Amino acid sequence: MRISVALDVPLRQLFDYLPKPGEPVPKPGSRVKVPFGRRTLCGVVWDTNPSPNLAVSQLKTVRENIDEAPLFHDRDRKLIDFAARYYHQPIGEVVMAALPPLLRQGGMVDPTIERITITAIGLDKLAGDLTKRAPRQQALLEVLAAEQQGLNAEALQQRMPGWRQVGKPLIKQGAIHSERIEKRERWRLAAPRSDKPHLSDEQAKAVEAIESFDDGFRCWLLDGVTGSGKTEVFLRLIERQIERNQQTLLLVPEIGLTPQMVRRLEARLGVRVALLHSELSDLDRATAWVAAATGEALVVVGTRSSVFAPMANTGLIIVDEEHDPSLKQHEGFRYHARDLAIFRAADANIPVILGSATPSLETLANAQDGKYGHLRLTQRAAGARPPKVTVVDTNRFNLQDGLSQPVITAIQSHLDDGHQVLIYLNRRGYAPTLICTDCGTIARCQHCDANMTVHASRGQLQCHHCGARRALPTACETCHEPVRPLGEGTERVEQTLANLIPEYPLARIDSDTTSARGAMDKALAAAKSGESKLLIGTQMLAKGHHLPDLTLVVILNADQGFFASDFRASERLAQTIVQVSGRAGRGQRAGEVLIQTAYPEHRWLKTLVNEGYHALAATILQERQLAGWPPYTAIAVLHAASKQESAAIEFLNQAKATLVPFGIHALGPAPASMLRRQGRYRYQLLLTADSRQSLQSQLLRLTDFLATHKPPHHLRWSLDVDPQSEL
DNA sequence: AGCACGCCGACT
DNA sequence: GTCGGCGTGCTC
Repeated sequence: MRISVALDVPLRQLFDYLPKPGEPVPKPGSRVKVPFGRRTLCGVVWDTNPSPNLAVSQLKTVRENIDEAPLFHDRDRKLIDFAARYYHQPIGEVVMAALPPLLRQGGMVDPTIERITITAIGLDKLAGDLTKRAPRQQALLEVLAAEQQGLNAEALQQRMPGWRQVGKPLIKQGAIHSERIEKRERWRLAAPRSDKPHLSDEQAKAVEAIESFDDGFRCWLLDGVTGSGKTEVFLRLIERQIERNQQTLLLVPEIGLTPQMVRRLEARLGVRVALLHSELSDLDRATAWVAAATGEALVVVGTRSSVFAPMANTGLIIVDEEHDPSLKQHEGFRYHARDLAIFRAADANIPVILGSATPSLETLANAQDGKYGHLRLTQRAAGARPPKVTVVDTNRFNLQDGLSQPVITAIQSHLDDGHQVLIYLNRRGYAPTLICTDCGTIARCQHCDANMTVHASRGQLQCHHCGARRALPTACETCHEPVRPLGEGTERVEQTLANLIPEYPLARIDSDTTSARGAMDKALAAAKSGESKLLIGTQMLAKGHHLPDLTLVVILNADQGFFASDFRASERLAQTIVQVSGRAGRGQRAGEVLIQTAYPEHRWLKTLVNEGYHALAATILQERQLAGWPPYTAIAVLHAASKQESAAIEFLNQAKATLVPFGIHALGPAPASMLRRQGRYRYQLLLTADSRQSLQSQLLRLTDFLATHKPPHHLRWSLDVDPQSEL
């Protein structure tokens, strides 16, 4: 008898062990501690009785069985196996990505809780009045006497810090009693809200279509303009799952998950939501994860990695904002949560719903082919009108720190009318460049092929690609003449507007102002309450937040997106513009959107503004078909980075040579869009195939080759299947 | 990835 | 004389 164990090492294989004698053989999906080289690792049993590839004498023995019951069900392991195979990632690394951090190193979620109660002896003692001799004991007994069920140690600690000192003699005397009892989380709350909003015809049709489809797996695209009430459709479907006692998995983008949103869900659904995202404490995350696995939590809401959360009894999967780039991990294990969610739903034979106002072109193509059910919500909720979009040509106006006069006038007027204004600028810091007024030298990063960004408030130059920082120079480093910041970031726009329109409270929301825990929620709360009138922000402000007083959205330098070499640039730009615009006028008053650009005639922009997202999407899809890009081809990128430029190129050439050019095309090695980053030269090989199958078979050749012909240690390589950026 | 082993340069 | 630089090899 032997077992195969998945370990957190970058090796594409399982490791076989002999089970611990005298103990039951651990089941697949449960954790064990095993000797590995000179260390002891925590791993997950993946298989029992694998076909032997080593002699028994070469096997080591399991040190310790951790879990009695498996953490992963068979279906969960199937998903992980699929992900490891599809993305060509070592199985152990995929397993670890699926586990919450607390459980990775062998930790446990304690299912018990310490409960303190007062005994009959204690009550007698209390009656005897200890106020003079032992006032602290008296106080403790009084607190406990007031609680019929006793108190949890944690709650007691809050009421009476340091109670343990006082309690010790009382426990000895038998006056109070401490015991560990089974923790019983309340996953069902009070009755759900009954005052549900009335469904529009389109919403009702969408709910009806999904509910009446009774054939198990089906992928649905819920394609609804901002404010059309996609969330209400989700809520109705989740309610139905709760009635059936089945679980729902809801995947959301990183930034859309706010405590307010969770509270709203809980109040409406009458169940506690198991939350899974990285800002949570390790214990909270692991507790929610276990509640999902056992089936106690009927609604599981989480970011990307929760697509792996084991669930006992899933009835529905929803991917909200399915176009959002944060659903694809672009470092280490590069998986796409939306695509894995679809695999998962197919395997469990349940529906999966992809929601977006700006569906990804992959999803749109699938919907058009009839592979997905396509449900459209074209009307905004009662009363709300689509925003009026105007393009402001910066060539026709003098700019004041990047702001044109029409933009400034519009901001002033909307604020004077008592509304809120959002300025979107996807560039943090004060200015993207620092230039010498005399010789024109631009401050560069020493480790990357990139300019340093000016951060005026911190008096620093920062590289946004490797994190390098240095003090803001007062003079040019080469000719000692004065330097000046060139271009605008959020910090500069904030400063300019604070001077120009000082009478309204202003808030800048970007990763510099919201890095502290909870700062983001605070800023959002101030925005939602209407306390902040003028909001300046990056990406994070563009997503899903409902700001009822907001009537004007200004998009500064949309131009950035026009010149990226990436074939997804047009799609991304359109999604961003539409998503940001969607923040305007979600209340009763019609919204206004100003797009400030030096290229008002750009065809992407014209199509988007005049004909809308779906028209632009259709033309981009045609171009993709002609050019042989996804979704009409399957692509993967092999990245290589090394301090020695030639090593990276040489490595990719070797990799290229192992491929059989049959149904697949290799382009490169080509320098990455930023050749040097963090001191390493980066090259890439682009693989384009006419089908996923031919791509996969070649990738298998590639990884087999790399496993046997190990590249030099200093060379870092990675494989990105279905890459979303950096092409 | 760790963690060892191993073979060459400046130091208490 | 040794401490430690990081190249290379192995992990059931």
